[in-house]
Amino acid sequence: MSRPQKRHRSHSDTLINTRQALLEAVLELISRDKSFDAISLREVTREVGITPGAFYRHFPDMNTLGLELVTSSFSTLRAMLITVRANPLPKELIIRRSVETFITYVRAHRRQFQFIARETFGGVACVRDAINDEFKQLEAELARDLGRIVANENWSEADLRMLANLMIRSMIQIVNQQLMARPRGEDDAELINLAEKQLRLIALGASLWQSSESSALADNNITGEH
Amino acid sequence: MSRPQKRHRSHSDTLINTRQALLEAVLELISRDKSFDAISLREVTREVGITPGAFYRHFPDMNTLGLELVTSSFSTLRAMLITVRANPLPKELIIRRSVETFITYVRAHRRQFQFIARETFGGVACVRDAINDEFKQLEAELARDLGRIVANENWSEADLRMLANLMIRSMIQIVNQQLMARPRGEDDAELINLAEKQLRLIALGASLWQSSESSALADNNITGEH
DNA sequence: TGTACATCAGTGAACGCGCGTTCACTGATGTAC
DNA sequence: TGTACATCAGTGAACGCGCGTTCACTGATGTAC
Repeated sequence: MSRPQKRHRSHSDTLINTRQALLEAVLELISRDKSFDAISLREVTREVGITPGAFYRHFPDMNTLGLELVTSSFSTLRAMLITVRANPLPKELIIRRSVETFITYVRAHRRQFQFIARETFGGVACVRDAINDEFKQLEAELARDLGRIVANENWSEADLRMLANLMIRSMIQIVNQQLMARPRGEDDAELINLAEKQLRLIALGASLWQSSESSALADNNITGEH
Repeated sequence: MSRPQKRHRSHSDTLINTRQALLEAVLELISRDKSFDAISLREVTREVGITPGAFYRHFPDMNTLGLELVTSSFSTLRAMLITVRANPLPKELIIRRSVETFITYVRAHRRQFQFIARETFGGVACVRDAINDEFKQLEAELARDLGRIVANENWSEADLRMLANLMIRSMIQIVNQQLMARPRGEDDAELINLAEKQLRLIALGASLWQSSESSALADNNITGEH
């Protein structure tokens, strides 16, 4: 009954499927503890089940494939942020619910987030730069959103970007720590709690930020002798 | 005058020098945009100027060398933290001065921090795990320090670890972003300011943390409509 | 001080292997008539 | 509906190359006498 599958499928079908399969093969190899840097073209085609030469029907080289992975991974991340923004929530729940949505999304797209985690500071300059640009853009968008929320207070552009950077990178850090950890018992609930606490502490700091422009208040409780 | 250097030096001299040179060769290759994963034993020996076989006089394999780089990089980081703690400062200056010391240290040990940045979520599991353990340890130490500072307030162990995690990872994130960026005009002053602001905002949030255990206050200013 | 010997970092040749890239080809599919 | 042809994803063989590891060796150094 189960015969060996045909090798020559419809042109457009093959193009779409194999191309996608190549992209996914790289994500798969990343999730099996390899740097993008250290993944060979032959490994990727072997994973997909085509000969090495066929790779060039879809991408001119591995770097081009890597850049496409950056784009698709970040459009996943953006889709998530749109989901978060689209559901306005009572303000006492917004942090909790946003973090929950985020963690759920990460679970569903684990390998894409692993790719971003590994290659944000990875060894391939063009991929690293592309990821960095995407993060910069996300931070600019969040800074704009935050600016609208605190429009009446006088936050500077630079401070809004600083806050957006802190929020996004903290959340990504928590996710990365968990994605890269040795398989341990840690479950989502613990992760959500940690992320929520950090974000809440940052929001708390932000709510007092302007009143402490002289920067003395901040030292008061955490570094003072009492 | 300048004759080709002797190939066979004193046993102990050679051992110390070549071993160190191998470690430094890897840092050098990392700083030239390679993942540890993608650095070959032959590249390393070529960089040092010995034959590939000679590598085995010093390390059984590349992973063992990598683990030693983790240990030495973190002892650099620890030395820095001891410097920070050894110089007690007036509380309104402690954040500023600590950040300045940190950034200066990073400049002086640029390649070690690049190694940590690249391999924290890199493709070699044993190196990644070793780095993660070192970070966990640093966070535990900082949590203990913070616990002493806020001894009179009732911070939970978990919250202290959460705060230490946020502080250390934020500082490392900022440094990583700068170490990995395309060579741009960014200078230290800008970097120090960003790090100082984020740390100050976190400290500000921490100073109010306990009073907001019901978690309503945090949302007030940053997400409320006013 | 002089000599014989042990140590051991480094040599250089060799091995089999997987790599990226090329190229003439095959054969299923879609299309024009 | 049937036939001839163009398209093009994938084949498989070939290439030169750098890889990790092994091994018998060399020769400078330190030490015992």
